[in-house]
Amino acid sequence: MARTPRNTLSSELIVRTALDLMECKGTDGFSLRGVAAELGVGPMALYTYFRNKNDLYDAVRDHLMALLPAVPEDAAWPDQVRSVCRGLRLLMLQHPCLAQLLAGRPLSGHETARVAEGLLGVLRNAGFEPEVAARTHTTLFTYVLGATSWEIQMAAERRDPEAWRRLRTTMESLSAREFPTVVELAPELARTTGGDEQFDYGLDLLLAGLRVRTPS
Amino acid sequence: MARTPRNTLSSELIVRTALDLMECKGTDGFSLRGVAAELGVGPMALYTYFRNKNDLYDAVRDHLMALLPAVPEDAAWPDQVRSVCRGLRLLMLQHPCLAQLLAGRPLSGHETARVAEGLLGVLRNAGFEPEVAARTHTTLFTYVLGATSWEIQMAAERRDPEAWRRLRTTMESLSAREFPTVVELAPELARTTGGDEQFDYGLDLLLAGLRVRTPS
DNA sequence: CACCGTACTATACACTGTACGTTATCGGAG
DNA sequence: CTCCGATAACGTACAGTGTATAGTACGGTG
Repeated sequence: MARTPRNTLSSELIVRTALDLMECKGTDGFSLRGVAAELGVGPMALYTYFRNKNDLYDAVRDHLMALLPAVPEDAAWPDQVRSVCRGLRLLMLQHPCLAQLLAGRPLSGHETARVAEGLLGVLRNAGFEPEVAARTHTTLFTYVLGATSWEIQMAAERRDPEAWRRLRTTMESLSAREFPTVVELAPELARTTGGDEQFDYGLDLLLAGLRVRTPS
Repeated sequence: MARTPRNTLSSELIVRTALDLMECKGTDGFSLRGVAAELGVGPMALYTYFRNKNDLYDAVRDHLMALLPAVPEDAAWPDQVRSVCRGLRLLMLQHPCLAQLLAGRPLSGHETARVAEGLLGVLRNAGFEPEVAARTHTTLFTYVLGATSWEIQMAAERRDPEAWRRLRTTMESLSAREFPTVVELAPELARTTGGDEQFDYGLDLLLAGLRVRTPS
């Protein structure tokens, strides 16, 4: 029966294969059976290493989070915050599946904690009280998550010609009498669905708001 | 064979049934077959009204967006912005499926455009240039989306005792030497995963940042 | 050598979305 | 009133999915 030898599998290997599959087939096209097939193994073999699909998702997420660089030591805190947020966005853009892995599951895992530690440390060192630091951390994280998820979603839509055409036509069919501002700003809206500038704009708004509350 | 009479179905009815099912079984437990069964009809009957599952999702999203109230006329623009953002969050909390419906698909549909028109109008009337208005709109929308999705996700996690217990234990098993700040702020972090205060904190940061750029 | 835990396999179930071809019903034309 | 064609709903089928359960062969240990 050409049974595969005994210790060919490992969590590491499975996670890497899963990640590869997600990147090339998209999070939707991803399946446990696909990973197993890629590894030349029955679907149930994976259950030796992961209790279910969600556990594998968590492992892949932590695997990706490990790629985030450490916070730069010698910089003013607003620049450190910017650096962390931009880093996370960049990683999400490089690995679009990360958006759904972050949004759909709670934060857990060693590397994920490392990232939180970095940002929280920056805020505490800047002099923010514990509660304000925590609130700010959540705000920044959810902003990055929302903005970048949206950006990725929009980019994907733009790549699918059918969906893109339908979107354009429905946009253009909007009554200029009923929705004058939307129609007027349609080009601007199309331009601001993503990109570095758009991301930094929102980030700078948050930082400007934070500056007002900066502790002495 | 007791075939169901001819015009018992309609887009309206299907959308309402789909929404009911999503609310009580969650977006994951939702299925076309479930909707069809609820209506006492074969699965394929729905395809007369919707080309596929995603089309039905879009219809449900627009159906929900129709529930958003209009922007209050007599108020300063920051309060108008607050009102729109809070309204959207509230709607997402009342209908948790809306989070995934907004995040996973592009914006389209009449009611969705209405909401965008409201917010964009406020910003334009406040004197913001077209590009700034568009950028601000995207920023606000993605903040609300990210913050509220996260809040919903966390609340769901807290409701599942098994998942919640596992989360607590992994949190507590984090080395205080390696992650001092995370461990120190664990209670604050747990408290700031959602709630009106947390949402308003981030929203006020954005508005404070905006005030700096307010046109004369 | 015998043994046992465990890494992997096989089979099976209850689902999913949806493509295809059929049939019965109803509104309108004659 | 009768008839007919469009079409709403049907049944069947397919290629998938995650995973529960039970079985099997291999590797390290006694």
